[in-house]
Amino acid sequence: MVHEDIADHGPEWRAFDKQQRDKRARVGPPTKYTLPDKGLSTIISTKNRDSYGSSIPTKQRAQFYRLRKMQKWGRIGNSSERSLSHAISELNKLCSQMNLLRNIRERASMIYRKAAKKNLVRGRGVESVVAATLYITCRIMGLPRTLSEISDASGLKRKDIGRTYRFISRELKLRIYVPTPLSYVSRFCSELKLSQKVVEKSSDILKEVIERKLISGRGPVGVAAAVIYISTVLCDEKRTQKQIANVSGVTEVTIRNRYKEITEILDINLEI
DNA sequence: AAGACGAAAGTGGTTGA
DNA sequence: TCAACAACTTTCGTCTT
Repeated sequence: MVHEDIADHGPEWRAFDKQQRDKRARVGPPTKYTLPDKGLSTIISTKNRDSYGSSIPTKQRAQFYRLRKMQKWGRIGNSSERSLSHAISELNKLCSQMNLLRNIRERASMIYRKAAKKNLVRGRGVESVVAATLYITCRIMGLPRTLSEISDASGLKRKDIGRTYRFISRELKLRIYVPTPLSYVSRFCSELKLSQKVVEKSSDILKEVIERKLISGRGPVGVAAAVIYISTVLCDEKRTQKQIANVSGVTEVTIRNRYKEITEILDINLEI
């Protein structure tokens, strides 16, 4: 979609609603894609000036306010298109904040459109659905982020994102595989500034753990965190349970429980 | 003082009658 | 529809380094 706003040389987000102006003014470059604006050229300024720059009498201001309001509606057609442009900008913000690749962002926006077309956004909030589609996309693409990570980046509650994600994936009948703990290991390790040795150690232990079952029913994130904890001790690059809890988004208690089980079954001794 | 430990109670989703 | 259930979290007192 081409943005051809000839008459207006101001910042391109100017004429949208106040919420967007606040958000866009604070962070990130102006959005370049998908403004569902058909190129309407005459803009009613938000300044109370006429075309000569002189002030407009108070009496007429109310009238102009109404005009602006009407134009806002007319400019972008209908409410679903307006909320789509909002959604796309939220998505871009989230993705750049989380350093996600372009192809993930594009897949996510496709899924969002599908959801919007099926009226799944209504009553759930654009931000929440954006976060959920991003969560879904990352998993589909085999680069899962945790709900905690998306929660941190978006400022939404993990619970809500999870709820929305379940709803969306059910309604769109998306096949989403359960991530293996391995898909978290290298990312967590690099966030903890651990060496490649620890990554490899973690992979080895994970292989054992998976072979001998008994991670069934356990959350993959907790297992990954526990295995990393074990590996840091074995490789003499120890991190505290708290540090690992912070990057993985599970609690220290969960790490303890998992790593106790694993060390017992695999007969690993962490003492010296 | 910080890390690790584990008990106990709470939360929210899943499952099966 | 609802109660039982499993996984995980929160909280907190205690032990270890």
